[in-house]
Amino acid sequence: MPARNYGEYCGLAHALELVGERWGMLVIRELLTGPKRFTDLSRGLHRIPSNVLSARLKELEQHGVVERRILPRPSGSVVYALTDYGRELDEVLIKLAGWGARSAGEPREGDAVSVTALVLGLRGIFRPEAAGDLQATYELRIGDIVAHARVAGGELEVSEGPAADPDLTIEADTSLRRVLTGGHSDTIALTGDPALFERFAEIFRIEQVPGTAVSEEA
Amino acid sequence: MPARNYGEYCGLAHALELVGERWGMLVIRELLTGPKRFTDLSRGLHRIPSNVLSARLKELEQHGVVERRILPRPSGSVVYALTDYGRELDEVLIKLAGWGARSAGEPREGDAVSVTALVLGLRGIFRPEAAGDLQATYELRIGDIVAHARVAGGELEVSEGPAADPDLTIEADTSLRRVLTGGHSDTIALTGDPALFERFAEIFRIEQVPGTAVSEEA
DNA sequence: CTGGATCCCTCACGATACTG
DNA sequence: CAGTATCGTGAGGGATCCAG
Repeated sequence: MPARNYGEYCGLAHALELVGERWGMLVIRELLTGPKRFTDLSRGLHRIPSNVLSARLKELEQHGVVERRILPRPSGSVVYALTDYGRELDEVLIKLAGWGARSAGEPREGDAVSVTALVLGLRGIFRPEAAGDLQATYELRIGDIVAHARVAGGELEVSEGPAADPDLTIEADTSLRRVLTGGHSDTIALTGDPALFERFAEIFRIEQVPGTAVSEEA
Repeated sequence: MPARNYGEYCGLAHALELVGERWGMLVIRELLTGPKRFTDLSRGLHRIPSNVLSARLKELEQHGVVERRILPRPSGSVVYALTDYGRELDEVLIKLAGWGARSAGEPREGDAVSVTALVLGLRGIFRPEAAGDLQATYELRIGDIVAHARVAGGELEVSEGPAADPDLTIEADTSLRRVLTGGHSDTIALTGDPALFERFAEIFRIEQVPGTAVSEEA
């Protein structure tokens, strides 16, 4: 029982039938950083009902985007992973995340921020032309989530978890975004070479879309 | 009243709140080729209920993705157009369309194919590395829809409608896709330089994803 | 004829509870 | 831990109707 169908012979329509259902792309976002168990996915997408997660995983599996794997003994537990085909969505989701970040504004009451959101976000707003030949490793800590980014040769690599040997550790809350849009924050703690923070703010600068700052009601 | 919200502070989640509702991205697909009237949109997305189209347009407008314009006298009619911000989705939708095309298979009974779907599809599966320094203009006719593609300097430009001076006109049905995946069709009529068709099939080659040919039931 | 608004029905989603 | 079962609600689907 595949997704409802748009009645169009169109690559985009077909793509949306595969991954365009509600929560679909967010499940894929979680899996972009590696295989995850059902419970991990539940935690990463803390508002997703378990039956919806279950349904999405089944559909995505049927559509060849996600694979269900059973880990070798003794754990024997189940993990979900992207297929090669599913992993090809990486670039699309990064660009979409970058696009969305430009109009996101401040977090709303009760918004959660997950590691994978942070990882995808950084990749989405990365500006290679601003990185130049900088070579540095950043560790980011927002609340209790941790990720690290290595910039080198105009390329970026971001992963979950702490860095082995960071040049700069940035401990912040979501007001970090304000800095990236050209604003200011004084709740950010730096450990390491503080000069690297200015580079960070250039490399991950967000061009806020006008008129989309916070509220959306007319 | 914005779209339902995911409760996550994440660029991707926010993007999906803006354009991720059902039909949302397809409406944007229609507008990528220029401003359209309500009725044109209805025709391009022939299965969309008018109330849903109406709702999407309102939301997209509220979110700063689409603009509602009233044409100057004497027509005085209403058109919808992408904002600058909305137009930035171009690249994302092209990539997503290309991704979807790889697993699309043959059209189902009753599937429509619209001009904008063809335009986006061609752009999505374009392979610059296969174009080399070829310089050529193709005109495509599938059923009663017409588009043209100009390839030059490794770049591609596709538009609706006939070409002014095509080097090759390809008149086909949806079996054209079979050729692009390495198969064969004998319902394609060529007018112009037939040698250019081989180049066409390379430049727009589709790497079919295994196991996704036609059916999806296990 | 365009540009929608309205009504009703159905099913996907969302919340919660429960099981192997 | 890894999901399934149940059930209420509201968004989507389809048809029709109405104003400019």
